[in-house]
Amino acid sequence: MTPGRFYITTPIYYVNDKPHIGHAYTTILADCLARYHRSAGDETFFLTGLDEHGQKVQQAAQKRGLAPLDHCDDLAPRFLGLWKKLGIEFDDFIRTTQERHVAVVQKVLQQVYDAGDIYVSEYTGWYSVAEERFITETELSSGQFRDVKELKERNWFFRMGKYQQPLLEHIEKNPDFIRPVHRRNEVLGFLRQPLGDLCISRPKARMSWGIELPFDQEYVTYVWFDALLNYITAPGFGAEETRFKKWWPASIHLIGKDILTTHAVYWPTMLFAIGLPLPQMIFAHGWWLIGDTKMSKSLGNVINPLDLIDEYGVDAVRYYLMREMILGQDANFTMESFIKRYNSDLANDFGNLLNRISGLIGKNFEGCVPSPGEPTADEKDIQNAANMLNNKIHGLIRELRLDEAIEQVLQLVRKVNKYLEHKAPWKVAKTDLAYAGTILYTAGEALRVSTIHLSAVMPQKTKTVLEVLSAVGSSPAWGGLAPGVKLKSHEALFPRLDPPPPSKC
RNA sequence: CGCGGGGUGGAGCAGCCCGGUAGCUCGUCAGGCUCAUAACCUGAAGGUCGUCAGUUCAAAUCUGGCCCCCGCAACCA
Repeated sequence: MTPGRFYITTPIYYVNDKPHIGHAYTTILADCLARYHRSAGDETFFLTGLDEHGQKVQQAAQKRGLAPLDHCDDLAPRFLGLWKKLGIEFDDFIRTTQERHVAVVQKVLQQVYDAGDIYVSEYTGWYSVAEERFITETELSSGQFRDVKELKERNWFFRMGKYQQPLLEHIEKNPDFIRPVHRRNEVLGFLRQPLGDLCISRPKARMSWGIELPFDQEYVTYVWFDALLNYITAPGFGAEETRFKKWWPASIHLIGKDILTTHAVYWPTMLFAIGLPLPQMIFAHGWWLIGDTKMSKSLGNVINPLDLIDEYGVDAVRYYLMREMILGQDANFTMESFIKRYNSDLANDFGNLLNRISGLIGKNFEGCVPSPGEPTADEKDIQNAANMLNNKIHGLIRELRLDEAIEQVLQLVRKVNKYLEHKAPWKVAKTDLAYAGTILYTAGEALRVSTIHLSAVMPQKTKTVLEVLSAVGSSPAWGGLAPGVKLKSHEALFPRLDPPPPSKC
């Protein structure tokens, strides 16, 4: 990753999907990473947006009796509203129907066409008259489609196969290009077989809601040369060269594992054809499964995690999603695990630590942060742990190990709880108030450092803690807590939740 | 033999590359403390690390076979 500069993207989401947990997860993850990099001093550009062209949008609009663009204008605020609710701080929100994007798509198509990498040919496939679309071999064999016939259609193709070898070499030379490793291997396996060319057009007669090919007015371009190009439109390709050069190539394309091939094969070959450098990393995360199949059947309902925001707050939801998804694997969402995680990590460990410290300082020091005296081995131990955390987190964030980064912070939080238990400042205060002050300063400072490290994941609650400590905007380096400041009063940070009702059998 | 990933105490994961007392979180049981959100702390029970064989003084960790689970398998038109 280029030092000092961080450009992260999410996929652009298809507008006839209602926003769901998958969209939310990817976007929150990108938001957390962007926040970490911003606070580490990197210049950061975080892009997300919407994919608004294509047949399904056209059909959805038709159903509602709307023009396609009106349909999109109507749905876009749903996504924006959700992002606001989730505390997403993106730098740009792109919609593929925007003027700037249409201009880039046509410019690129013309350029690649002029270079000879786009040609006309015939596509042969199974066409379902009832569905008004071509279907796959798999769909065909499912037998669920009526009126299927073999059809030939004139279309435009991109010479993707031409770039197979360069792509293969690039992946082999750059171990971090596709991650996690098993996804990289998957793509390498895929590329060991011959790579064909890519159909990139649709005749307007059949599908008109798209960007017109600059060299054939009877056709619009289809998906790849539209949606994927958003990643270069937003930083200013073809329009603001200085800005574009500053940001491209992207540091990370964050994607779900379902769109690995399009991002790890189609997109890089397109970039080869355009003559642009490839993104530095494509990271494919796993999926959220909503409950165990058997369980949800017996429970008879499926919980939408987004409903939890209203009930438990955005920070708890962000925390859960980031902590519970183990890197590169699928994760299972259950109410039980949500409440468990909330209670043990947020209420018992983190929130309760704040209460202990502020309570003790309130009782023994009239609510003012005491000055630390000479540290003993125990204080130094806490301080070292806090300082080591800085480096650990830094490394883990580079690896996108957000779940592990969070766990490391919680290890410190637990360590501080242990420390308090062993030192018992409530006892020490009766005989040695100065040392009790040292203990409480140490604990409070460790809490402050922990809070700073959690602030990318939980922007709201951590801000509350930092306000209590009068340490908003302080650095993660040890010593940011100012002796003498009066602690602000506060409510329980994460009130403990009742355990979930026992599952029915 | 299509390619790839994985099988570690009740649950979820780490360790495996660089062999040598099996670690973490949750749960369970017992105790402690009482500053705190019935929280926190300590201790205990529970695993022959899928299976068989091999290499080695020594294997969860290296090698090979087998069983099971999961991803991917090109124009998703």
